[in-house]
Amino acid sequence: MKVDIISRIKKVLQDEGLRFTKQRKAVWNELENSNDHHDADKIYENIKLKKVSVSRATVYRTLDVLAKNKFIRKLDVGDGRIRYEAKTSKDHHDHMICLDTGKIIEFFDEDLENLQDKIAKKHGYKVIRHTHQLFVKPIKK
Amino acid sequence: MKVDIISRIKKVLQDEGLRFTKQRKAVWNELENSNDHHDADKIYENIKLKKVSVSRATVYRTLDVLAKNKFIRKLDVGDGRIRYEAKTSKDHHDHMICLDTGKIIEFFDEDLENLQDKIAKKHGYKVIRHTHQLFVKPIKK
DNA sequence: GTTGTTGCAAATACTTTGCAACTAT
DNA sequence: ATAGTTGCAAAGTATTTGCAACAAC
Repeated sequence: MKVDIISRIKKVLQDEGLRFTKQRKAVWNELENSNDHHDADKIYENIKLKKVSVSRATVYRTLDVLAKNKFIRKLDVGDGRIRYEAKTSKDHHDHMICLDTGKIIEFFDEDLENLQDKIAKKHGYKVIRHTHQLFVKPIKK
Repeated sequence: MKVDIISRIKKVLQDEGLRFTKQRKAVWNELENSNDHHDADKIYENIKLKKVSVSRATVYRTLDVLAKNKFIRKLDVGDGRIRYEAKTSKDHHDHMICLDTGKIIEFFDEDLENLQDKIAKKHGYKVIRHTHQLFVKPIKK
């Protein structure tokens, strides 16, 4: 399966006249092989650790290319650093951020999605995209 | 009513050993008298226009003081600039941002709030706060 | 007079960009 | 050869901070 998505990316980029260089592949790998939501700098550091040559500029540019082509998703938690996540099979979801640990939990709720559409419609709009983040704390036993 | 909230602010700040200076009052006025959601720079510019002396530093510091004391709310739309809104009588609400015009519409939905709590609970968490933004487009007739 | 506040300019943090060297096709 | 890509360093943007002068109590 991993091979598949890599070739899909390669193809999509090539169709746009773009190349899937080792730097771009490295950025993608960081995102694909991690369940965490890293920021650009973390991704940069991780690639460096693997002795692949990159610059921050390239990381940012690559994240942009991947996001524009919908292979990754940006996550703005509101603390100044944008996190990224690979879009693999699992599709749309929102995030719950634990205020104690910083852990990011993904969730999806059909009713919630429908309710949003309903609310927007009531105001004469349709929802194009949304961000929904719950800042939470564990329920103590 | 306006007098009331101003004295409340004054009191709360004084209880903390802080002062409600003309700069701070000016910042508050900008927020209170506007239904729009301005960013720090806009607020700074508007105060300047009224020939009150301020600096950006003071605006930022004041916004911080007011936010910490819950008189205003920060709004992170994800475009790099943080917007602010006064908390007047109308309490919690979320935002709908029109992608065509940039207009920010406030909304509140009880069911939505409950649903969020339910979802968090299912994961063993309780919601402390949340951000929920719908990026929308008008339904064309 | 003590403590908080202001404004300036410099610093910060994250991200973007210009450009010359480089690389894939 | 041509067109895309990289890395560097510089620039950009929004915000924060150190500090000396100033204002409020």
